[in-house]
Amino acid sequence: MEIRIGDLAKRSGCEVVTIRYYEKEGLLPKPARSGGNFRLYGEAHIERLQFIRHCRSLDMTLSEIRALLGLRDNPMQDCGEVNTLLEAHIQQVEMRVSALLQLKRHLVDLREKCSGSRSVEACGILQGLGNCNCHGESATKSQTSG
Amino acid sequence: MEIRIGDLAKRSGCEVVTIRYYEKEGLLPKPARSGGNFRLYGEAHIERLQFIRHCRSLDMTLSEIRALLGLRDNPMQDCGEVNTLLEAHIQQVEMRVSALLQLKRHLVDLREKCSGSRSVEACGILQGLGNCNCHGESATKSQTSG
DNA sequence: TACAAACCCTATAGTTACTATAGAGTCAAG
DNA sequence: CTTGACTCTATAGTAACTATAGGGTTTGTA
Ligand SMILES: [Zn+2]
Ligand SMILES: [Zn+2]
Ligand SMILES: [Zn+2]
Ligand SMILES: [Zn+2]
Repeated sequence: MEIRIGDLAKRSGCEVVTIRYYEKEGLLPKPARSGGNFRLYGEAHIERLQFIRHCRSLDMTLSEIRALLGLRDNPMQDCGEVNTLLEAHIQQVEMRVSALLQLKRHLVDLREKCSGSRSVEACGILQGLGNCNCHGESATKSQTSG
Repeated sequence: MEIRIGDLAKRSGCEVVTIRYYEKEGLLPKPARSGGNFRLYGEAHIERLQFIRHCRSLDMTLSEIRALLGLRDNPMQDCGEVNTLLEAHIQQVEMRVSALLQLKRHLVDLREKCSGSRSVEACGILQGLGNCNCHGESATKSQTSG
């Protein structure tokens, strides 16, 4: 049961380059190699990669995932840290949602300001973007993910 | 009325390096220089930077902002594009919110799965992260911003 | 006038999680 | 034996900054 990187990619819905990237980042262990130097993966890799992708689909960062994998790798430990990590992640998501909702209210307000005046100079939207002093340092803090 | 970069930073709630970065990116025009080669800013710069920061606080990308500034810079144009741009941005935000809410439901489900079993091996959270095949390619697409 | 603190300058590398590219080797089918 | 699909490594690019190194300028004060 040894598959090549392309098959692993198909099974996990993950690009080939991304798999190599995870290896370089230490999330996936280095696999065996064929005579021609191709990577050869087994069951354990498949499962681990699915775990990683699942976590990514939940918008966890690689470092959060690294931490979870680390816990998973010594199964005798107490699982309290898993809970802590998950809880923290949920809170981040909640904060991000509420920031975005506030931001959306603001955008919708702004949209109302263009009464179809039709010249950029008179456009209430651009004026609104210049005038309003609603914000101290409130840019949404978001992560990159793909 | 010429101020230095540090004062501009204070007025706009924006870091000095970020101002220099905006200049390099062509969002802020190159300012005059003092004898000692310090940047000297005037009213127009202050207003323009506030505009930029306001847009950033609404999570617009620099390229969206560049487009808005471009429109603002020829005031005789029709403002239809401003509306289009804003509308598109609002939709992005909405999509991001609904993706995050779905993701949060998933995370909360997961949280329930740890019945306090206390050993990582038996933890329902980690198992849930391994088993579940809820997702094809559903990672939240988000932007970076600060 | 001398010195230090606070400010400013440029250039370069690092961040996150990838994506894209170049240039080359491997393998199976025809 | 050649074509095509696949794989390899190494490097650069993405977005919007942040951090660092190594210097110059201004300001206050002793
Ligand atoms: Zn308008
Ligand atoms: Zn505002
Ligand atoms: Zn548990
Ligand atoms: Zn799932």
